Amino acid sequence: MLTYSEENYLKTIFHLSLGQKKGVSTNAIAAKIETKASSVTDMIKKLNEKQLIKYQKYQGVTLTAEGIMAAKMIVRKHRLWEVFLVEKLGFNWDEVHDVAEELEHIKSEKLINKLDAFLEYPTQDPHGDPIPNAKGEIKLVDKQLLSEIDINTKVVCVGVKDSSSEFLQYLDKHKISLGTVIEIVDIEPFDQSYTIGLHQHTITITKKIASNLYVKVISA
Amino acid sequence: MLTYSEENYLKTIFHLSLGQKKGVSTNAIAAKIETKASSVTDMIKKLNEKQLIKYQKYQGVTLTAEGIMAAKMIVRKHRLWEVFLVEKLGFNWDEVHDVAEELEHIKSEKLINKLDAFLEYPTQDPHGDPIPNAKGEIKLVDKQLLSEIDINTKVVCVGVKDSSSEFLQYLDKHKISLGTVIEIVDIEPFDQSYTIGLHQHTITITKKIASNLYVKVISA
DNA sequence: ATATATTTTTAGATTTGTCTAAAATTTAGT
DNA sequence: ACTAAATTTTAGACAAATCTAAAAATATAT
Repeated sequence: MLTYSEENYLKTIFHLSLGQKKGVSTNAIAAKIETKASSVTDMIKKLNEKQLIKYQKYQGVTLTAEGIMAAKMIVRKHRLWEVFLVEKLGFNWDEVHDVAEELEHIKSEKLINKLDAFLEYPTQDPHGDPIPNAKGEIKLVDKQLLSEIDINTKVVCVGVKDSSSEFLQYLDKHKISLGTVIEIVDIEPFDQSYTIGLHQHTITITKKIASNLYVKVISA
Repeated sequence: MLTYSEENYLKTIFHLSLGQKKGVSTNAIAAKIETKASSVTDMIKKLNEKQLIKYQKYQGVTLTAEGIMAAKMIVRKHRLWEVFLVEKLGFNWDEVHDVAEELEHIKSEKLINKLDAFLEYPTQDPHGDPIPNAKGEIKLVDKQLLSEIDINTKVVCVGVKDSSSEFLQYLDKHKISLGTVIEIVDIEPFDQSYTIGLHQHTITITKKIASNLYVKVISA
């Protein structure tokens, strides 16, 4: 049985290892969990003992198969609860993260599988992130960052890279949500700001915004 | 902010104090929480510091107004989650207690009030126990133990005193649930066993069973 | 290549909640 | 009322998870 804290470390290592091939560094984990590197080293030793990660001093960590599955189950729970909060309880997509951080630690396989059925087996959470199924399988969706798309292309918004409430509220303010069709009207060479066409209006967004929006091309 | 453990103590003291006028004893708390009396004393000191209970050495504890409200909010959460598990996720009433014990500690007032609305403001949980509203008000329902009812009376089952899965499964086996009409056909003087009429059949139950079923009289 | 900077680990301390064993207090029996 | 029994508290220890400060290892820069 994993503790609350062990689960958080596994989840964090899982997320960090997606972006890279090498082991995840102590400092990277510490930054994400907002704790000290020395605390991370302590926990790394525990997870290593439990065979959930592979660890060599000073060389970072990687998850074992067992560790990956445990991490996926936590991610599964987190994202299913997010769907529940938005779809059933009427939370906005910028309000669900912190509550889901708590709910993801509830220990009951039956609960999570019944919740999954109740929600009709969603494959994505409210931010467009994939939900692992009960076997840990993740259905990857074809998506690109808006910042990688050429001018005069029509795309649909399918996810966000940054799911902080600040960014999500920015999107709300500009009426951008999952499913919103976006047309890239212009890209300013000087600062790479994007002028994009939405339903009724046209707005200009910074490179930073474009680098945090996942889209799928509809037509060139 | 209360810890998980502090919340469990408050809830336990709340439940134990309902049955009596005097302060709740250390041993009673220890028995319910399944811990040692010395651990209880330690926690009592913390809760006293936080002004959630009134405490005098060797004299047991009583909750302060603030402590009562905190306890009621935990009970509220526990029972609302139980309703959710049964009504929405299809759990049986004997399966929900342990999961609700975890869910009751999720910290979000918004969550619990939205859950309350989603469930359409239930006033009772799956075992017939009252659910405190957002203000902490509890709607007491008129009920008696089946063991207190006279012969030749028709009653309806409205709750259970013991909500252990063993007892609930016994009731399931005999097709007794909330709303079941029960007619007291006979009471054996020797062992106070009850012969009761249900929908189609008649069964005999022990005094112990009758002492754990809450009913409401329909007619004499 | 070597000095410097950064990262990581170790050592030792702290907090929370628990425990055992012993001491203090209260309760109950005669 | 006095003694025995039960309850409650205290004292000291421990495990989990964290921290600070210092030491060790690795990475970087010229």
